[in-house]
Amino acid sequence: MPFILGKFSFIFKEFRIKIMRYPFAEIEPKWRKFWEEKEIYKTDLSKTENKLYSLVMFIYPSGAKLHIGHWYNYGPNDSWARYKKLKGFNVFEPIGYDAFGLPAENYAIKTGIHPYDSTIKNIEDIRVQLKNMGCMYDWDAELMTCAPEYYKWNQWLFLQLYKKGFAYRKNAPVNWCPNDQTVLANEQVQSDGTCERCGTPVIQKNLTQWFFKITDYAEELLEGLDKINWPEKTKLMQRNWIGKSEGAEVIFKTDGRDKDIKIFTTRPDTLFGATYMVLAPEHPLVDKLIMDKITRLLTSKKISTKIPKNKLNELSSDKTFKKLKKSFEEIYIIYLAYTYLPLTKKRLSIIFDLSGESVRNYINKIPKKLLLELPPKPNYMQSIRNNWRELDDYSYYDHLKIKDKINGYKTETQRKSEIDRTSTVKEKTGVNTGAFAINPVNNKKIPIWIADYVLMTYGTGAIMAVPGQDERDWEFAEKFNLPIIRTVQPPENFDGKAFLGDGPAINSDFLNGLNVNDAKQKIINWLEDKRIGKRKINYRLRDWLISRQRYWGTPIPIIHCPKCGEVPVEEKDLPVELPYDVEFRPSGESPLQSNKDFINVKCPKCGADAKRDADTMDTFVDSAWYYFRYLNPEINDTIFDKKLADKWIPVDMYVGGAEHAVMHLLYARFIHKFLRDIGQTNSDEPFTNLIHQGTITNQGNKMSKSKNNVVNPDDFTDKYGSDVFRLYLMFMGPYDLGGDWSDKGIAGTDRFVQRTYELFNKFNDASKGTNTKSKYDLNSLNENEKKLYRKVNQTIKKFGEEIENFRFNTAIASLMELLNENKSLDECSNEIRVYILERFAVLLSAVAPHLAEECWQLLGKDKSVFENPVWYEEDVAALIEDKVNIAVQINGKLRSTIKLPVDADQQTVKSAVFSDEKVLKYINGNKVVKEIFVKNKIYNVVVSN
RNA sequence: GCCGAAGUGGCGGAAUUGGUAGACGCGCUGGACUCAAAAUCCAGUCUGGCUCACACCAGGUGCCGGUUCGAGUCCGGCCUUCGGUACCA
Repeated sequence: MPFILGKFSFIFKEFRIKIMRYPFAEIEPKWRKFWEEKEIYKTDLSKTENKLYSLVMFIYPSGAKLHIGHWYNYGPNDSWARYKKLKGFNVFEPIGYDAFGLPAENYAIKTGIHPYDSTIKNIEDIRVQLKNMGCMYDWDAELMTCAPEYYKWNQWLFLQLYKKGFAYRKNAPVNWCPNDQTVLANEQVQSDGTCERCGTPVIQKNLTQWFFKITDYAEELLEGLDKINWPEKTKLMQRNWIGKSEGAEVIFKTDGRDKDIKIFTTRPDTLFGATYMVLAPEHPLVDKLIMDKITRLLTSKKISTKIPKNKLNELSSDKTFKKLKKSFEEIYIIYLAYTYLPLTKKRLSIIFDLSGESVRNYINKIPKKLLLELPPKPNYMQSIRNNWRELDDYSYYDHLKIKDKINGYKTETQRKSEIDRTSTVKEKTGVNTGAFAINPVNNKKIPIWIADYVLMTYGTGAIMAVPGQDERDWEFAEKFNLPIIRTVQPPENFDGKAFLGDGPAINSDFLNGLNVNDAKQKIINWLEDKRIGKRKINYRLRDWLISRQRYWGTPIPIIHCPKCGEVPVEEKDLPVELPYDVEFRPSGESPLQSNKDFINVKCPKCGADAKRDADTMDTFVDSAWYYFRYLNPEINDTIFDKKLADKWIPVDMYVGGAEHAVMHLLYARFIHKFLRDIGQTNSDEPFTNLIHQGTITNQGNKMSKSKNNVVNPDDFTDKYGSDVFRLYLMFMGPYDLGGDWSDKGIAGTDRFVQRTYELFNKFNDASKGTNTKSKYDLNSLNENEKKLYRKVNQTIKKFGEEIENFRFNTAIASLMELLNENKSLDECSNEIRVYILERFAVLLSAVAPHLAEECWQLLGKDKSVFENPVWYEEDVAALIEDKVNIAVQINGKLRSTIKLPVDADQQTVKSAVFSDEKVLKYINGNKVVKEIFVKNKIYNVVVSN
């Protein structure tokens, strides 16, 4: 067993023990084997008293093995969990693999190795690494998301969402990566507009996509944050992401038309300052407003007034008219213009936007019989003729120009990525539509513009612009010479542009003098009275886009039938298995399209030839509920074991990277609440406590395979063993701060381990036949014993508090201090020595489990630490020292320290202070003005001359 | 731009409610052991001044100012770095 290094000349009996290094390569596997054989980490889930579910974010096997970041996540968290186990908790600590996703597929595209094969192989390698870490994982609970037994339940979940209307399809502009040939979520597009995974610039593309309706839970997701113990930073990020804002919806009438424009504003109090309106370029009203302008010039009077109301309704609802996709009014004008006016077909087609279709064809589709019943009256025709002349002179061309301009601007906007479009540094752009709206508070006409700074995806896609109180509007108004009216009085010294602060309302009629909040309330009530507006809450949160045009994911359990439309796969037919044979190289369409056996199915409803949905789900669906599944990954007739879940969920401690602060952690909360609402779970939130480990960088850069700067943990575990490596990672600094990787200090933790091992070797079998008491009377101990007895008890207290709060660096420092003091163990009785060593070993077992088990055994214990977890509570009496150092200050400056019995009263301290030479030097000749005494801490004398 | 976090020796980092700044570790310097090296052990290590030395004195926690007997910690104003976010009406 002794392990001899170096040359033969070192083989001396005495020397042997002294230089024997800690043989981690023998001892670590020995204990891992022991733990596994004794099934120490198999959690008895039926025992729920003192239950503790300790979870780490499962592994995303991205083609690479474990890196330092994984170790930094998992090692310290396991130490916390071990500490809890020692304290008597029934700890459940599972691990698994988030095995679907892009990296495996990208790897396949590059190498030709099938994602399934590479993932399975990779998991096998990772499992070996994980086992070598020596965490308390319950391997019976291991799961991987790419197994049909798992993703079947993603599909089940999808169907439940679908049934409730929470899964739906819509056509939406999405981020498209031309390189990966896939849709990206907003969160996957980096700030410079490139793809998170490959760095290619992202473009916009319209596709029909599946969404989960997370927005229905917006309010609850927001409120729930108050009930969970998460880092404030993370909660704030979620709050911002949800982006609740309170305000009002206000209806603006358009000038001379029936079209109303609905806007959302958080500042209804500034309505009097609305000097123009802006619509998002994609706003459906944009086209109508331009058309209206032209048709209005064609006919100065409303045609509808010429036609009896009942007739108009009848005609408008006629099927043939509906097919023509224009209003009856417009059709009638086209008909009249074509029939009675000398207009060329081309002109008409431009005016009425009949792209590609000749006007004659169009006219032919109009059921003349109906129209002929409504012959235009002569004077009406005259009015059209007059207007047409006017139109022909100038306006017609102007408006065609505007229409071109607007259409040009619209295409330009579509081409821009979301990032370009919303970049705040960019100068404002926009086009005047020539149409006007009426400000409802003062009936003033205000121009309607379109501009890309207004987004169709937020609010109503239209705003009232109040340049006086909004920076963006101010900037826009300045550029396009639009009027600016202040409606809040800025303070006198205000020299900025838009004023966003509070102040009395001005230029606002009945609101004048009110502060912002009061004005808001008053105007909202006014709007509600007049039925032209109402109180409204808006959220920034958008629905969760879950479809991916990718292979390596969960197939969406929907069949598209030409007759029945979308048909959900029946639950009994789940899982829809992901076929092995596909062409996963990018082709622009979903790879699953290439497997005809998969794609072609019979419609479950009518039996007709139908096609499966070829998209797969976002992997965030997999990770949104996996913590339920761990409790019983084998269960096959339900998504998870509800009985166990009701007792074990919520997760007590969840540890993972801050990069998941919004997406994963918000989606998981959403799915949890949904599962609750369909009766699957009884809790509101998935994770009670959350902690983020910091990021370990390499020379200031994030470690990544592409940068080729990944530090391999195996290099260190091979050289020092996994305990030393774990200790070092924990000792580096505050856990949530992370830091730049450097192996400079690892020698320090290695030395600590060596010296600890040496110490226990020196007192081999010390506990055999020795029984220690749980407490000793300090007076019965000699000076040296007393010192160590105090130290060990103080360490127990300190160490516990630090580990409890994930402050591993200071916890380990306290153990190092204890070890340093233990140099004088020789001068203790064996009983006290054992008392100290057994406590030291137990503390150590949380942070260096292999080593501690070995030390515990060396001490002569029969059962291993984790076989029979113990925790020694500190002896409170030993925490207090006999004597304390009291700092003596003169005018707040330290001048001396004096050692006095603990809790000495002011009189005692004072007399000591005033007999201290160093102090007297400063006091002599000066007047003592004041004396401040803090028990056991300081004595401060304030003097003046 | 906005939101958040952090700036402490040569380095990683410690410092209860404001109460002896620099715990613990690395590195470095000197010494012991050794033929020598490695390993290990012992001592020292914030900066400057003065001293043979012990001691002592002055300064010191990103910068400027304030509150206080006393500020790394609290307040006001900046600077830098790192995260998050990107016109959300």
